[in-house]
Amino acid sequence: MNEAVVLTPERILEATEDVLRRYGLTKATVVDVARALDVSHGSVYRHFPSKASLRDAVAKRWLDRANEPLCKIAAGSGPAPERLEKWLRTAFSIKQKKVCDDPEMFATYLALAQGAREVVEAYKDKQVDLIAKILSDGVAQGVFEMDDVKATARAVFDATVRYHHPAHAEEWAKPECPSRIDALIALLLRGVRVCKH
Amino acid sequence: MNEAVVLTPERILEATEDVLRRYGLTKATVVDVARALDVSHGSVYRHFPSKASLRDAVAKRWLDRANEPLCKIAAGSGPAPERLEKWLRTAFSIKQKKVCDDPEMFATYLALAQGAREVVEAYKDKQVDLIAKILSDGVAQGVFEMDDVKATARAVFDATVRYHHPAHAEEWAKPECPSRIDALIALLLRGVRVCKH
DNA sequence: TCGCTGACAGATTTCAATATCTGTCAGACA
DNA sequence: TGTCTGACAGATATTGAAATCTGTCAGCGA
Repeated sequence: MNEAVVLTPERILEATEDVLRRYGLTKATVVDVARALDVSHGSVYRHFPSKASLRDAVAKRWLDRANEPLCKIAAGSGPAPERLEKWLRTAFSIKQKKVCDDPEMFATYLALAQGAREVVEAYKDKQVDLIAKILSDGVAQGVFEMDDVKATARAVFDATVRYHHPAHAEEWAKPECPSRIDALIALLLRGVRVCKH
Repeated sequence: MNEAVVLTPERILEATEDVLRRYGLTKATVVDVARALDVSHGSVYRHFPSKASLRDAVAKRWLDRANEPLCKIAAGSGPAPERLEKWLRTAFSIKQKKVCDDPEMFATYLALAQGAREVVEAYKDKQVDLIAKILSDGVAQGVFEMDDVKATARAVFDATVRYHHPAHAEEWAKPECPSRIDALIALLLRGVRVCKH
């Protein structure tokens, strides 16, 4: 038995991502995936119980990859305000880059986000936890001040939907966008900082 | 000539709103509107150059009506922080009420908002101006403090998209929504207030 | 035994023929 | 004269039959 042609979930995910990229979410079928792997489509169902689960698994991989730099920033050290700003700007630019470079995958993600799929909910929760990490670091450093770190992290996340939710992606290319982001970040930072004297 | 049956733009708008409510944006046609008014569809084109302009005019009326209470709050007097909070909460509850009571019109508005139509852009600009009015009142009262009132107003507007953009309407019914709104408003108010001593 | 195939039922999508709609305009009618 | 009609061309939407897809499973071959 040739090791290279064993059908693994990993190989299926790889092929599915290719197929999604090539055909787009609406056109891609499980049959296409099977054809790309040169197996019957029944075999794919041996590893993933449904097309939806396959789609979700691909999205999860994609989101986890996109999330990695943000985890690094949250886990890092240094002054919390700078890290929060960096985190937000990185989050925005990752999304913005994706929408340009990988539009079909982004459309997939948009469809998922609008369907309020579990994968996306989990991903959002993870994002909020990362923000909370930075905020609590800031509190420990004496530069931030707030009643409820978790709730404030959610609020920061909510306040920035416009720049990370794919439903607003068309707006990201507009020329006034960077200055609006600047104003928003400034407002949010002011909202969490301790009062200066 | 009977005054009651003269075909005016106003009557056409009235009928169009009814038709939109009854059939929804995707199904409603100019022929339906003409039928409701018992005239030929050609007559409608005498008052509105296209179906899109008719749709936009209806949306404008609808938006203006929805906007009225917000204008009152912005134009009023009293402490700016309370007014800002009231303004935001009113804006959210108007939208929330509309999505329940008038779902077809709301779907129309969603389609318009996603098409980035001019009416909606104008409406958003108006909203930002109202926020700016409250913010500059607050600065005059010595309770708010910011570099650029207009930019901050935009930032407040942007920060609250999640609760006024129709793309997020499904989220508004969730049980955790009110507490998330509370946290967001608290964060934004902290962001514009002068530092306490 | 274990992983894969291929045929199958029911659901969904495609496609092309048909019907309806949008926007225009010459002419009726008051 | 000014308002409205109704017929029209081209664009768009609907429809139903045929094709394809999803998900299952009995059985094949290693």
